[in-house]
Amino acid sequence: MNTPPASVNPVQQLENQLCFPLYAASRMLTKAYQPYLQELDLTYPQYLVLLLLWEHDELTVKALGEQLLLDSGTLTPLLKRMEQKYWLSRRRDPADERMVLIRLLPAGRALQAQACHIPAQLLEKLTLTPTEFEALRRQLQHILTQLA
Amino acid sequence: MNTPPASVNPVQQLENQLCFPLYAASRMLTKAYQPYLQELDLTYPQYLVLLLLWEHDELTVKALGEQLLLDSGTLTPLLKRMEQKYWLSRRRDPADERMVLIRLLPAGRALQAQACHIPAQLLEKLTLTPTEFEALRRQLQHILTQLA
DNA sequence: AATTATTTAATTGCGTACAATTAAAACTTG
DNA sequence: CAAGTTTTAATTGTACGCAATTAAATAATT
Repeated sequence: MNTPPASVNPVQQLENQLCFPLYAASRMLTKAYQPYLQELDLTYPQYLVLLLLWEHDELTVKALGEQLLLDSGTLTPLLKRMEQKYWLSRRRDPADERMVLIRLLPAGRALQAQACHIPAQLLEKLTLTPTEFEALRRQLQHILTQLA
Repeated sequence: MNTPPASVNPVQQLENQLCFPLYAASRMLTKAYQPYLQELDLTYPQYLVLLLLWEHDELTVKALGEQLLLDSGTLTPLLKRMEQKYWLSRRRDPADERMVLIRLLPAGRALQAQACHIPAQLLEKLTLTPTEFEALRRQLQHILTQLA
């Protein structure tokens, strides 16, 4: 009665889209990280930055942006907040003053040990078999390749 | 040399996580909607609200929030912006003044026809077979069920 | 070498997200 | 029915996310 039949277009229904489950699942997964990250005074994107720095110790803003698919408009203020907490340092590359080098500091390194159990704890909440996990990761990677 | 071997924990590598591909794919997909939504002066979450209103014509803020997994802190200002564009109206339910009824207005209904080709165009960009599409949607739904 | 083009971050402005609090209305219960 | 509880939105404050612009440094080209 509210909705004339002609207007119910199946492809326009929320549940038939891919976009909404992706959008919602992403937010819910981020929220699921919250209790663990909160203990470390970290936000989720800050955690992603640390994942990269734990691997590489020093990266340019550009390199971080390429890996995380984020631009300086997002990264610059985020990195400044992380700098204020002494997790990392920001300085211009002397060899090329355009670039800013982000270097992991001891306090940032110290977070690694505290965070090392987070992935397993999250994985547990998802109740995915290793096969499902891999399939999902592969599909998401495919989407990323198509869109990025 | 920058990274001592002991510190390279495979589960802490970005590419081995599920979280990052999900987070990035969601953002990239939203960005892929942008050119289409921009023509309609819509943002992505506003489009999601309209998807629901096109189906139901009138919904409470609470119902919208339950479907979209968003709270009033996000929805209230978003809906006010949509109200300013005469796409919807906001009014208290006379029968229960706690609730706010969101009703689709003609201008909001008019957007439906203009938006009806968006899902197919996006789907094309993803180059997923129907089987893959369904599998992915099911997996994301599983995650949502586990986390929401 | 001087001019132009490109690269890199920072800045600005807007719109989400979301935790936490507030406030009003409706419900429950003694 | 009065007091306390619950429900619903709104508000407040912080942190992204991103388009668009700006500014500085470097590279490329004449």
